[in-house]
Amino acid sequence: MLENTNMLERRTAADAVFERLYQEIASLELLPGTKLSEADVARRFEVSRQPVREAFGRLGNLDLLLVRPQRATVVRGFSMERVAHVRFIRLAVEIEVVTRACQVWNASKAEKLQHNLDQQRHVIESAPDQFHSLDSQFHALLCELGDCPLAIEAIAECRQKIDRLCTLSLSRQSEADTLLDDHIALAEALQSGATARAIEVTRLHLSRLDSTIEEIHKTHAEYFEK
Amino acid sequence: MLENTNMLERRTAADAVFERLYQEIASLELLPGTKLSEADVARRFEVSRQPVREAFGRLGNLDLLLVRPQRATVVRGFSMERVAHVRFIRLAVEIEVVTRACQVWNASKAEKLQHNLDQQRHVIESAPDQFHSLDSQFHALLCELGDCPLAIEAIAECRQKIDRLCTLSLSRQSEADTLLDDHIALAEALQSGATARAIEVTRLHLSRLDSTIEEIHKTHAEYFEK
DNA sequence: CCGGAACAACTGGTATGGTAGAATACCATT
DNA sequence: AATGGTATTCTACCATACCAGTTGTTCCGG
Repeated sequence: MLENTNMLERRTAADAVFERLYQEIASLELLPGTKLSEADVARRFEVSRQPVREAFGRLGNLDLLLVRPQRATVVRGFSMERVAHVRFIRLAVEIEVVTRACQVWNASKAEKLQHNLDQQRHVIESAPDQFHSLDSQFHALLCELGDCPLAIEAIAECRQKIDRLCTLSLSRQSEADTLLDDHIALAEALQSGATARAIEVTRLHLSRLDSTIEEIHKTHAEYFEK
Repeated sequence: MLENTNMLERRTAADAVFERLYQEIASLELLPGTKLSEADVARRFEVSRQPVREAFGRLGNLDLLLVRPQRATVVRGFSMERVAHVRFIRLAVEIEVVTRACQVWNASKAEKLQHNLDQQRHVIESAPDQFHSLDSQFHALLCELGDCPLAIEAIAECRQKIDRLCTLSLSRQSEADTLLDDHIALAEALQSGATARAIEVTRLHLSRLDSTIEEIHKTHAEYFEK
C-alpha cells in the first residue's frame, strides 16, 4: 500500500515528512528504540509540528512507531509475533495464487515466466545484487499469470514489512542459487499441472526464510520487542 | 486491528471522534458520498478541529474517507475491486487455516467445534439474529484449533470491511441454514482428515457471498465507486 | 553514601488563527 | 438563453500558543 497518496495530487508537507521518515526507518538509519520528538523532527525538516504529527500518526498505523500520549515516541523494533503473522498471510496468499495459476496455465504464460527465469539465471552470475528485484518480479508475475493481480499488492505489503528485517541479513547471495532452484521447480510443476507439487514447492520456498529470521532474532536480539 | 490504541491507555478526544465516526460509517448512518467538514464535525462533537483532523486521517487510512487537500472530505463508497481483494485474502487465509487444522485435528478439538455447531443449530430456531455472531466465533475457533491464532485478526479485518456491505443485505436468515450446513460439512471433513474435501467446502462456503454482493452491486449501485 | 520528594525540562494533545487552493454562485457579455 | 469570467465561500493544510501529563534530575534529609 504505502499510503495511497496519489502522486498525481499535491504533495503536502506531511507527505514529505512521512516518506522521508519511512525511508530512514525502513533502511535502518533510524534503529529500533530511537527516540523521536515532534519538535526535533519539525526543526530538522523546517516545518511546524503539525505535519510531523500527522506523519507520526501514519507511521504508527504501520507499526513502525510507538506513539503514546505524553511519552516519547520511539521507533518500534521487530516482533516475532508480527513477523509470524505477516509470513502466514504471505504463505496463504502465495499458495492460493499458484493454485489458481495451475488451473489457467498455458504455453504462453509458461513462456513469460521462463523469460524471467532466464534473467534470474543471468544476473545470478553477473549482477547478484539485482536478484532480489527479479525475485519480486517473479512472484508478481505469478499473480498476474494466475489471474490474481490483486494479490500482488498483498504480497508486496508483506514483503515490505519483512524487508526491513532482511536488511540485516548478510549472505543473500549464497541463498540465491537455492531460491532460483525453487523457482524453477515451481515453474515445472505449473507446466505439468501438478497443483499439489506446486503448493509443496511454495511451502518449501517460503520456509527458506525461517532460518534467516531465526538467526537475526538471535544475533540482533536488541532490535526485537517482547 | 481497529487502531491499536490500547484501551488501557488514556482515551484522547481524537480516539473518541474516530470511534464514533467509524461506527456511523460502518453502520451506514453516514452514507457513501456524504460530505464531512472538519469544522462541522468539530462543532458536533464539541471539540476543536485538531482531533477531528486526526480522526479523518485514520479513517482515510482505512479507505473509509477520501480526504484530499483543499477539497471536501467525503465518505467513500464500496469498490468492487477492493471487495474482491479482501475476499481473495480471506479465502486464501481460510484455506490455509483448515489445511493446518486437518493436520492437527483430534477428538478434543472436534468436541469444541461441535459445541459451537450445537449453539448455531439452537439459535437458528430461537434467535436468528445471533447467528452472525456465532458464525464469527466458528471461524475464529477454527483458527484457534488449527494452531493459527494469528489468522483470527486477519479474518476479522476482512470481515470488518465486508460487513459494512452486508448491512445492506436483507434476508440473511434464509441463508443461515445453508451456512450451517457448510459448517457441518466442514466439521465432518476435518473429522475424517479429508483435507481436499475441507478446502472444497471452504471455497464453496465463502463463495456464498458472491450472489449477495453481486445483488447489492446492482440494487445499490449508487454506493459504489468506479 | 543512599533514598525520596520536589522541581524543571520535555512529551504529545488540544485550541485557534491565518493561508492557499478548489468549488460554487453570480453577473456581465454575447 | 447560453456562456465565460469573476468574486465569494468553502475546504483542508500549516503555524503557533497553551495545556496536561511523564520523565529525569537535583537537592535535601537520613
